[in-house]
Amino acid sequence: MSTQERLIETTRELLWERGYVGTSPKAILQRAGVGQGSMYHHFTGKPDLALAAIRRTGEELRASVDRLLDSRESAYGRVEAYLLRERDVLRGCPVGRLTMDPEVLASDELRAPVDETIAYVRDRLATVVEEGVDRGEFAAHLVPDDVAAAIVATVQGGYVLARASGATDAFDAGVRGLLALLRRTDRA
Amino acid sequence: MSTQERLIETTRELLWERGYVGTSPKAILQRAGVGQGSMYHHFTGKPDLALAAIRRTGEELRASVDRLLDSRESAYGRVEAYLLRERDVLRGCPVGRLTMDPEVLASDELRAPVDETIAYVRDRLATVVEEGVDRGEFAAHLVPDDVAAAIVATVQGGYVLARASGATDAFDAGVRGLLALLRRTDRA
DNA sequence: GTCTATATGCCGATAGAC
DNA sequence: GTCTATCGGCATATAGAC
Repeated sequence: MSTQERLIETTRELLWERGYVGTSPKAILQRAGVGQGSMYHHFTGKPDLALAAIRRTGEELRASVDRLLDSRESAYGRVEAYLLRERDVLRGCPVGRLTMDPEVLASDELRAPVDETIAYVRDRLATVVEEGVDRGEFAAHLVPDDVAAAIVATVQGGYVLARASGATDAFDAGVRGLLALLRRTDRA
Repeated sequence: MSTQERLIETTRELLWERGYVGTSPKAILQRAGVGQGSMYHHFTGKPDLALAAIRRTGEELRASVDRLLDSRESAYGRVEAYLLRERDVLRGCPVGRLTMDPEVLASDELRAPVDETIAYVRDRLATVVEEGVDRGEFAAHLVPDDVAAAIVATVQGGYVLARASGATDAFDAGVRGLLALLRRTDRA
C-alpha cells in the first residue's frame, strides 16, 4: 500500500475512533508509521487529508447499503436486512459520528460528503418503503420519506443509546421496536 | 451568580457546542470571564469541572422529561408531546452528543451521568408505552421497552440527520414517520 | 518522496503573590 | 478566592536536507 493510502486508511480509523477534533496529525503519522514530511507532500494539511478519508468512508458506506438493499426480497426483508446488518455497534457509525464534530459542521467541504452519504441511505430506504406500501406490505397511510428517516434515525440513535450504556442491548432493542412497529397488525 | 456557578454554566454551554475533547479550560475561562486560578480553586481540573456540568445537564433533562410525561393525556399524546417538544434541533442533545466523545466514553465517571440520564428517559417512556398497550391505544404485540428504545433512538438519530444536512427537516420527518408507525391501523 | 529540525501557539496544570 | 507567571508537552505547519 502506498504511503498516501496508508495515510488515508489510518485517518479513517482515527476519525472513527476519536472524531476530527480528537485526531491530530501526529497521531495519524505515528500509527501509519510515516514521517511528517510525507503527509504535507501528499496533502495540504489536516483538513485536506480528513476530506479524502471522509469521502472514502462515505463511498464505502453507500456501497455497502447498495449491497444490502439490492436484493429481491420483500420490502420488509430488505429493511430488516439493513437494520440487522452486522455492526460493531459500540464503535458507532463512522459517518454519523462526524455530525457531532464542531469543526466538521463548521466546514461546508467536510460536511458535504457526510450529508450526501446520509441522504443517499435515506433515499434508498425510502424507495424500498414505497415499494412496501405499494405492495401492501406496509400500512397504506405511511409516508415513505418519513419512515425512511425514522429507520435511519433509529440506527444512528441506537448507537447513542448503546455507547451511553457501554453495551449493545439498547441498540438491538430499538431495532426490534422499530421492526415490530413496521409489521402490519390489521391483516393476517 | 457565583464564580463557581459561572464556570459550571459556561462549561455546560461549551460541552454542548464542542464536546469534551473540543473544550479547553482556556476557552471556558475566557467565556466565563474568570481567571485560571479560580477554576483550580473550585475544581481539581477539567474532568472534575466537566463532571459537575454533565451532572447538572442530566438533571435538567430528566426534569424536563418528567414535566412532559407527567400529564393526564393519552399515552399517544404523551409520546407525541415528547417527540414534538420544542427543540433547538441543530444544536442536538447536550447529553447524547457526549457519547461521541472518546474521553467521555473512556471515563466511567464521566459516562455515568450520561448513561443514567438516557436510561431514565427510556424507562419513563417504556412505562407510558406499557400503559398505551394495556389501554389498547397501541398494538398488543409491542414490547414497551423496545418501542421506548426506538423512540429515544429516533430523537437522538434525528439530530444526526438534521446536523448532517444543516437543516431541521430530516428530524421532523423521522418524528412524523415514527408517530405514523405508532398509530393503530387495525381499528377505527 | 520522505525525512528531521524548527517554529508558534495552545493544552492542562502548578506556584505563589495579593 | 482570585489573579498572574510559568511549565513541559502537544498541535499544526514550514524549511530544507537527502
